[in-house]
Amino acid sequence: MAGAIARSDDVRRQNRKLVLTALRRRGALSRTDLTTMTGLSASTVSAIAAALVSEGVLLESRDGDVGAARRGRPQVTLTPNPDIAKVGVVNLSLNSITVALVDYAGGIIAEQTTELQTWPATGGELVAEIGAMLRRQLQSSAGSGGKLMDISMSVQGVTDAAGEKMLWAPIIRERNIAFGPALTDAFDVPVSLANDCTMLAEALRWTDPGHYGGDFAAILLSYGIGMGLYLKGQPFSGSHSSAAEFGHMAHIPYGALCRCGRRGCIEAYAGDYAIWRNAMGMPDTAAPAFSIDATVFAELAERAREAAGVEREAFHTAGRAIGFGLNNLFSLIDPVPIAFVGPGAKVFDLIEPEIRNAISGTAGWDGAQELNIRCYPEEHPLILQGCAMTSLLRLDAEVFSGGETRGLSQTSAA
Amino acid sequence: MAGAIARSDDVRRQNRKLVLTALRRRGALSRTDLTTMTGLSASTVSAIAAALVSEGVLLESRDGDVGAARRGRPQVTLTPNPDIAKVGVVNLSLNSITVALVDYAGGIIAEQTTELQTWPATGGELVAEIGAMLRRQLQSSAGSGGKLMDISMSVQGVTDAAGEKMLWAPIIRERNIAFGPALTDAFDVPVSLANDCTMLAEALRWTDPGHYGGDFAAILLSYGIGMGLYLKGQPFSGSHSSAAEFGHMAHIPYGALCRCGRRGCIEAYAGDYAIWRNAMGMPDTAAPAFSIDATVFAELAERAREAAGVEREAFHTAGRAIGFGLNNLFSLIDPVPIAFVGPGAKVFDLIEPEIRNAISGTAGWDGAQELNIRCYPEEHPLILQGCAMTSLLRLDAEVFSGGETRGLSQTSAA
DNA sequence: GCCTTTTATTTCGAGGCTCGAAAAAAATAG
DNA sequence: CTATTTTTTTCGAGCCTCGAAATAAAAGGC
Repeated sequence: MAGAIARSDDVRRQNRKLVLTALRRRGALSRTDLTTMTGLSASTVSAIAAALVSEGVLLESRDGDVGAARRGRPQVTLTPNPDIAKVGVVNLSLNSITVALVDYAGGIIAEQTTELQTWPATGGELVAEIGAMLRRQLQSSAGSGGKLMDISMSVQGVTDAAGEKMLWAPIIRERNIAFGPALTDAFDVPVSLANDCTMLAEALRWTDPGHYGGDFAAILLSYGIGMGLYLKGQPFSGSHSSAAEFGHMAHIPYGALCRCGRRGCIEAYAGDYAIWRNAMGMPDTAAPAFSIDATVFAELAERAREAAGVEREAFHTAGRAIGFGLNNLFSLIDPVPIAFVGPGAKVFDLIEPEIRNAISGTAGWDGAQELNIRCYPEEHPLILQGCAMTSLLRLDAEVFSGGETRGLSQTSAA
Repeated sequence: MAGAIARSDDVRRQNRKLVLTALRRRGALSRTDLTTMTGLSASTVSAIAAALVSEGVLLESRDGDVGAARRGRPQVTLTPNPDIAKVGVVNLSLNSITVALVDYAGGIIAEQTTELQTWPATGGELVAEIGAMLRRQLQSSAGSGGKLMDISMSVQGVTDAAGEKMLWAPIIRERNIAFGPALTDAFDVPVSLANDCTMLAEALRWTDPGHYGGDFAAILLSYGIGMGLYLKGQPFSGSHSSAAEFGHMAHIPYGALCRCGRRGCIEAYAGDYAIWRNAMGMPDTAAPAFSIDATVFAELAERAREAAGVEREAFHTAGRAIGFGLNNLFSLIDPVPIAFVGPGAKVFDLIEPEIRNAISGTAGWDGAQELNIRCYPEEHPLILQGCAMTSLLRLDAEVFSGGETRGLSQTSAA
């Protein structure tokens, strides 16, 4: 019975959201630009803009472009008011926590990374550290700008579908850590917790909407193998968890030992520890190494590039696993553009041939599809950007589209 | 950047849709029932109902329940007017075409099945036959009821995402048959073409919304292995094709020969031809048999049940392939309820142990998930019902609600 | 310097929609 | 025949958006 009843309010909300979304994408637009971009009438844009300006969500800047002195009344440029709100951004990766503060216009106010051992840490310790970092940033920027209004946190692990708990992560011993509620308690703002690959995908979609506008997958080849999936422009998540566990699809039944404890997962062939294990000539049932040093991994790649041998073979094995995984993925959701992100993207040349080999013959039923892959070696900036966009878009869509300043009842918050 | 702008119209459309949907689910409701079910105010329901009655979409029946002579003004029951429209239903399976005519209230006006050789048939011949069958049914029911307003057709094969063309099917040599446009030309109504498994899923969702309301998969174990997938209450399809080709996920890299020409697909182990091939002791690279007789297949099952041997082993192999496929599926979309439909559901006892075996250890990250499978041996009634519901719901949502719904639905694209 | 042209934005009334309150309708109970 | 109960409709208020007209603010032309 999926059906929300529609009121006059909803119309206004939807159209305000339209205006705010257009403005966020372009940064600065006049009312006239907004009418053409949104399709709304000039009068409606005028009314909405007036309300948003009076609420302090948008700023008017009268000067406009200096060079373009055209005839007629000059346009007034509207921009998001950076000082109306701040959002917090948190990323938890292997042995590091990054926290940043971003203003409503998307400007970075503060950013800091702390190194610590994540595996033995408890959820409480991590929350405390994150809280301390964020509080420090808030204090040193206390004079300027608005209140903290939203937090987005990403973790290298599996989260629940509600965006509250981290169910499991390869980087921490403890399970079921409720980061969301804990941070909400501490800062009294909405918190959304997500898998880092989802944030990766969000960032890519934001930076290149033309290419990543509809269906696509961002695959993080790093300490583990994760995936962020967008379908029809919406982030995909399962009914219980963040799902999209590309790395733990079965490649070879009863095959190599994976860090998750099962056998034959793609990650058990294509994860950094798996490549290392194979390159060392160890049996594929050997216990996965906890962490592979970046320089060690780079040396492996160098030797693989120089001459044929176990190293090259290990990368080929990885490519084959990924290729078959993509094959399976494409069987289910059709071929989509793929973004490889992280350290694995730096060795794409070594794995690409076997990926293509494994995937040839899939090609979709209309035959016209071809493999579409792009590589992005640096994952951390993208993850942070994805978190920031998640929070900002949430503010746009759910807070500033809702007309808080009016005194009407706010009972219908579902 | 598909920003849907919202107008006052869209509110009305959304709420009319709400009323029609509630009515279709329950068959007959008073205005009072509708206010409680939809959450709309009594005045709004009154206005919408009055409009729908005056348009002839709904019928008022004053009598009501005979036994329940309660105090107060009696409720007037509203029902869909069967005579406001008819929809056509077409199913194309191996060597058979079924065509039916359904009225707006869901009553079956006519139904007919024609046997013919599908493999050598051309698209043109099939369209001609379907057209003739449907035209005959329309003529013999010409006196009563409304015009034909929509057609839903399902095929045992891959369709495009737009619901117009059949890209490929194992039952027909010809490819890229544009059934949709052809039938639209012939009958001048919208036609939606879909994979039969999608229709299966639609029917299941309709008959048991409690169990199949959110995410679930209907898997057809028959001449091939197909899947219809619902995610968050919406039918899933890929960007180009109907996708969800469960049967053609890779089970064993470079493994058994599949009818699709590739190797190692799940279907190449679990399709009826694969089970037969294994039970006969043939090499798994032997060319797939075109069709397996139902009685032959039943005998195989009987022998497998009686004693251990190649037959039983063949079913176990099938179960293992399906189990690993589900495992992969669940890695991507979380564990969901599964419905097995068709002949394979009759031998579920033979394949179940290996399915459970292959899947154990998946269990989701919160550990609480368990395998949830139901079986439905007869696929054809479900497929027809799914087609009928597809057309009727389309009429409800897009025609009798007053045109295309634009904004306001929960899906926001950017 | 003043009037015209051009472009941007606001104002105003019309029309649509939902909602709450009150009225009307249609039955039973006494 | 009147009171009570329940269902449904009517009516006015409040929000929206939209189109047309009015207003605002610049450059151009003479």
